[in-house]
Amino acid sequence: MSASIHDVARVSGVSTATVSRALRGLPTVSELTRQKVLRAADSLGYVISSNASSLSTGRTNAIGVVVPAINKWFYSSVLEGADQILRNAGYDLIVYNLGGSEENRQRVFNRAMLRERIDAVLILCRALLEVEQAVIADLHYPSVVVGGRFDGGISVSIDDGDACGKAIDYLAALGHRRIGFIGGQTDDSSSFSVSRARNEAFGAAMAEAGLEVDQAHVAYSDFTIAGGARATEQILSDAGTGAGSGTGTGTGAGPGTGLPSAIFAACDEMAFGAISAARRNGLRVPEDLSIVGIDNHEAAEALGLTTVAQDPLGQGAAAARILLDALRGSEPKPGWIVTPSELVVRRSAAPMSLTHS
Amino acid sequence: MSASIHDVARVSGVSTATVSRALRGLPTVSELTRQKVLRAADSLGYVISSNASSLSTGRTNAIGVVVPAINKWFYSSVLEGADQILRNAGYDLIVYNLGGSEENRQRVFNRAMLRERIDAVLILCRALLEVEQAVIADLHYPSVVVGGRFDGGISVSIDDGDACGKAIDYLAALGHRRIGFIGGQTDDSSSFSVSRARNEAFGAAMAEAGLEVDQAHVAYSDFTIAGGARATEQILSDAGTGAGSGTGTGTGAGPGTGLPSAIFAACDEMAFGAISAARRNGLRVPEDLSIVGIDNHEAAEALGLTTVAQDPLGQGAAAARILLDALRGSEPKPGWIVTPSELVVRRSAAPMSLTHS
DNA sequence: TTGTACGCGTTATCAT
DNA sequence: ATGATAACGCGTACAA
Repeated sequence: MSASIHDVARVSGVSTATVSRALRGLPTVSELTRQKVLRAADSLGYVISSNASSLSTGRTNAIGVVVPAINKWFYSSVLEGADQILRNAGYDLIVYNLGGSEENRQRVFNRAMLRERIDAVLILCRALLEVEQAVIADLHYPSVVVGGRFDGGISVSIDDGDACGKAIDYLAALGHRRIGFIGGQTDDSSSFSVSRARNEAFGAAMAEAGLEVDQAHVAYSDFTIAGGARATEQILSDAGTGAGSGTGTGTGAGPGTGLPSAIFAACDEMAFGAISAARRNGLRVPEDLSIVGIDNHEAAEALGLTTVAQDPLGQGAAAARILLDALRGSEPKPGWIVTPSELVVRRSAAPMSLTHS
Repeated sequence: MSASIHDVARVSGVSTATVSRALRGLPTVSELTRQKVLRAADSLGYVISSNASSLSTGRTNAIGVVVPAINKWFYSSVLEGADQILRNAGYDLIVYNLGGSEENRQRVFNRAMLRERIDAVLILCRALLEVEQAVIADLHYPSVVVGGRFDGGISVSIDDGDACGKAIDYLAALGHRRIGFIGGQTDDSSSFSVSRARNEAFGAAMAEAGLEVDQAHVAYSDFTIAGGARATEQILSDAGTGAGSGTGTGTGAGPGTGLPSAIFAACDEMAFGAISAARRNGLRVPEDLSIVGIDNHEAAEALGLTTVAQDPLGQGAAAARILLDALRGSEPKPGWIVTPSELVVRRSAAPMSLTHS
């Protein structure tokens, strides 16, 4: 179809070996012939066949990225951050979308990732099954996990415990005592799970703040806007005696103990859903219900959401740099790279004294 | 490094040709030997080398996707929609991120896309330079453009004129006459440009509604939250005599004619920024300023944004299907495939009579 | 139904 | 500084 290295060789009057050298900028080519070759290649519209090149060198100049979904703010942001670095280093990005179905997830882990199409892999995950962790460990090329702490290899993420602590401490300082929580369902077959990490971190932070957790104020769903709305509705209907302004009966445990005065969401998307749900139930935010999230999603500012910010772009870039280093021969040590998180105060959480007095 | 087809052949006691046939499910293999081969492949952990395979067949089983940025709601949604279809058809996705710099943009169009790494390409774009359109036309494999009307080939998008009309008609029906607009800057070197299409569509829709456009109520920036905020600030400071409730002096043209009673944003991200900016200027939405967007971004509901919805997931899927058809041999005709848009009424726009009377 | 042998387009080795 | 040639791992005539 298109021109091959032989065509270029013929037109420029040298051997294919010389063409290859000239095009790759190797020093063992005279300036004159290099010019000839470049001109010929240009006039023929020649572009190297990455397949043939890969077959010969063993390198693909491509990096795989495993993502649970592309159209989620966190994942797409990490992707963007990683891509900026990798692109500049001359690598293409191949996206392996786990996309819901278990079947596809298996295909990615058992075949796609091993087809010799990539030189390294970035794994962007909220949870990893044991088998998947084993696959990663057996990979014969570098890998980095982004989004949570993964003790089996190199990982990049915020410290969930720390981030949750910041949110709870803030709410506690505002005077809230009945703090609810909406988080992700934890899949027991995953030993690696951000949902679980944050769920546990919530409990720990509450304990540290000297606050009791009312199970009627806790609900789980998935890390989406709709999920956050569902979980919030559940708390409002389970705990409240109806839609009111939260004139609960006390702070004791058990159902029907009144509404929480604040809800901490395990991610901003869930917090968005919580805001919608609160409004639908006639609750004003923050007058009747304070809400705090994690992420600092791009839409958080417009919504006035108080949240614990993290920097996915930076995490993607950091992970990409580690991969590049590894590809250059350094043998990075397994370990957890903690990236910073920071409380961003906006309008969705208010002092208890001003509102629930 | 890892097992090759020769290893499988040796272990299963047949030739490499038979292994190849068995693994691809060709009918000319006895069931017995197929089983032998599959077992051997399995025990060796054999996975086909996509490079060698591609080199031999000429097909890569990968599809390129050109995107201006990954971490934007619209683009990542189209990506997700396309990926679902392509993945099921056995194709990998290679992402070519144009990512800001002009230099990188050129690299993608002049080299990356031509490296024989992909069988077809999906081009996701808001604007295309003439040279880029030429590159696409010369491609020796199928291509589809998503996001705007591209007369040089096959494209999938909403009808911008129609979508803008729906927004303006709605605002007009609400009684608004001083309707402002925030849109994207138009790059004159692109004959293909969504920004321009929407900017022009705004003017046309206003004319059709019998409304005059006050240039002091129009501002351009980029399609981001920050861009929307900037553009809105500009209108508020240019047109208003200060931050007030819009007790302007009339509907005539010229600067300083008072604030618009409504702003139409060319995309939801800009609308988000407009909401923030309005709030910062002491304007309530919708009491003092009605706002309508285009997209139905995932966060639009939580914000109560009235908007003209489009379905990027569906657009990505539609484009992917066209590509698959083309790869199967059909010769799709160039043309514009219009996908539906629909007004979604929420709380960010209110009747003029209730608010500005 | 199965095996042999060549070709795909590069790179790397070894000469020259 | 350059050329000839053998890999790289697979698909596929063609032959058996």
